Amino acid sequence: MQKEKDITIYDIAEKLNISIATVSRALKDDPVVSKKTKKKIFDMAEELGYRSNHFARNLRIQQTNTIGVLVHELNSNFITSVLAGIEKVTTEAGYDIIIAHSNESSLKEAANAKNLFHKRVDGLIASLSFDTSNLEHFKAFFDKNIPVIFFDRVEQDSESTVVVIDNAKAGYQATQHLIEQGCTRIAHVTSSLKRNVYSQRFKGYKDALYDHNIPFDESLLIINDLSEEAGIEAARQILKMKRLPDGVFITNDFVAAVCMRTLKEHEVNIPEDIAIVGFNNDAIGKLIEPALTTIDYPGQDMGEIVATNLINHLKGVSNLRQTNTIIVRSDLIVRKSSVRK
Amino acid sequence: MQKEKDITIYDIAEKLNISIATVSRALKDDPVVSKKTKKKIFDMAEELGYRSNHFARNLRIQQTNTIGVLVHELNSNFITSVLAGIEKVTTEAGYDIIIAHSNESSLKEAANAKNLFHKRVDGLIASLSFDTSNLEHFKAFFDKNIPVIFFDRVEQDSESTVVVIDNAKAGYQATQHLIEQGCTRIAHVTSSLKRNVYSQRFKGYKDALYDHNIPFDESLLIINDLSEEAGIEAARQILKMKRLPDGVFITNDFVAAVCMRTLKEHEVNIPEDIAIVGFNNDAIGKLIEPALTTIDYPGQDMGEIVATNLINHLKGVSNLRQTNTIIVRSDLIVRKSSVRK
DNA sequence: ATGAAAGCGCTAACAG
DNA sequence: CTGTTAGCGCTTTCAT
Repeated sequence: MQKEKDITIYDIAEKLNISIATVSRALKDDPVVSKKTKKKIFDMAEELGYRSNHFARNLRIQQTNTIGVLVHELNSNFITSVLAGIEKVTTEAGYDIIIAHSNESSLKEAANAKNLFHKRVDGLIASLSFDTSNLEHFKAFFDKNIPVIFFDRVEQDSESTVVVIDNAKAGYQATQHLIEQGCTRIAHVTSSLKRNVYSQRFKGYKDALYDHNIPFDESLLIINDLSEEAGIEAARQILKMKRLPDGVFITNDFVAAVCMRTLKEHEVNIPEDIAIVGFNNDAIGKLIEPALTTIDYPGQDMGEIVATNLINHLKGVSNLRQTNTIIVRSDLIVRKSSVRK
Repeated sequence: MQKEKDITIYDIAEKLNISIATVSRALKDDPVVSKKTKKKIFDMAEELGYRSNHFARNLRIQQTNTIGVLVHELNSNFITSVLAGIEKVTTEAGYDIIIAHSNESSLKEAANAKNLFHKRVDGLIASLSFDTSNLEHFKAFFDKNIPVIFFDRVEQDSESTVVVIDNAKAGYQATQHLIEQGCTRIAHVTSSLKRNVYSQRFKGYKDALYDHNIPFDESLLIINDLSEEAGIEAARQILKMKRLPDGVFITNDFVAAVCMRTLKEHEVNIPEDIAIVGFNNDAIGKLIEPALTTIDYPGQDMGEIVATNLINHLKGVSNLRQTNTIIVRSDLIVRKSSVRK
């Protein structure tokens, strides 16, 4: 267990008989140091296996060049694309990122936020967990003026900058598409309406119905979480309805896939009996049968936009307080699960 | 952008007219400090909004209480379960973790390793990326005696401790199962045989064939990466064979799902014409049709085992150099894609 | 172009 | 039970 002693700039300075100040300068390529001594120093650092001490450095300069990323889950296409976008931008800008995931628990989210706060990230990017209902646990960041940007899963009426898609519009499109396919009795399977994404999609659903003179029927609204069980349960509830719906708009591809499977097990033909539209454009949608119509979310773009905005703010190029909401485009992707004409 | 000045133990000490040493002790709940002063200190810390400075602390005590986790991807059931297992154990033991993913690029893996090294993690847990062919980029860890444990994707002949399933056995089981279903011409779709998991599964495949007197036919071996394109291409190659195989063992569920879809599009009946076995037990396997027979990997257990071993080593309870290879159980899960009897 | 020295916030002897 | 003090390794002002 005993580790070898670490090499410091003192060791390099001593070996070369120069001051630590010069070594420090040379190591960050300060033009004030002569080419010759710089080379000597680099060579010696290499030879000795020197690694700079982040802690000493951060302690001294009081910033970490690190951005925290707080997400509610890890295993979805969408989130990994967002992460890829964030990484692309942060890497180019010379920032490190620390990824923490809350596994859809607001408790864990709070713990992670605290942890990232203590790790002194320069800024935070977050997508709220399923059951987070307030921003209390980000207060420390706000108080210390550490910038926080939320994406996708956000708190609607907060003061913070948020990057989202137009969920209401997407919900409207999805529903309208079903109506255009001849559906008149459209169920809606979704999650907690306290969470912006779901409430907005629900709004879009209702608006589309209204605009096409279809009365909203509360008994067609099914709310649950995003588990496999939820998909099965949704199918059961649909099957129990006195009159079967002829279309279902489900706000999550995985739940849609599970629900579809269960419906099919009960001899329901898709899309003939029931047309289905999902949400997210997960890989799964192209593999199940029939392939799932869904809403595509540009994860990578969203990640890049979020990161770019945060970094610009950090660098003082722009100010986040000016831009409050950034809306990213989203598209309906039509596949077989909903096409009846 | 200007942040408020941070509160330090000096501020607390000054306000309370006591020494910083006492404050420091109280803050880590040292029993030597009287209850009364402790309370005063906690209250004042709270009031002032004190947060301890990790950097100063780490700089001083020369360890971070942080474990680095380096994985090749994020969006698979398997990896997220492993992560859950690791988190469970590390949280209980009071360690932080930093997750970095290499996105199947050995270049990125090397960069991440370097970064974690500079962040001075106390130990490292890693699963190698697809094209990593040596452990050169972990040398810094080995040299400094920082423990590294590999899981799943490992380098076979390294000196390091590894936690794996018995891939050869699993490959044998999968193949044997196909043989038992009456298959006699079994194709094998897999990835780079340089990577332990694939070479071992391939070995199991060949051994099973041999034991059942089926000669190994090189033309039935298809090697590619793990992309969607790879699945489609595999199906194309299969369809082009002069004599169609009657069974396929594919070492990845996603690729298997894509391959199956393509085969079905070409009027191949599964499992009647071709029986299929995948690997990993991803969620997708239960949603496609027919449901996919696969090998289940206990991700969570694996994560817990890896983390427990690393932490025990770190605490000096055990020594990693003694345990070289830990094998975790895996099981064949039979579903419709392979059942012909 | 280089060096001396102060100090970032914290912990841990050591001394009382 | 509490205080004094010496660093941990680095950056940066101020001299030279």
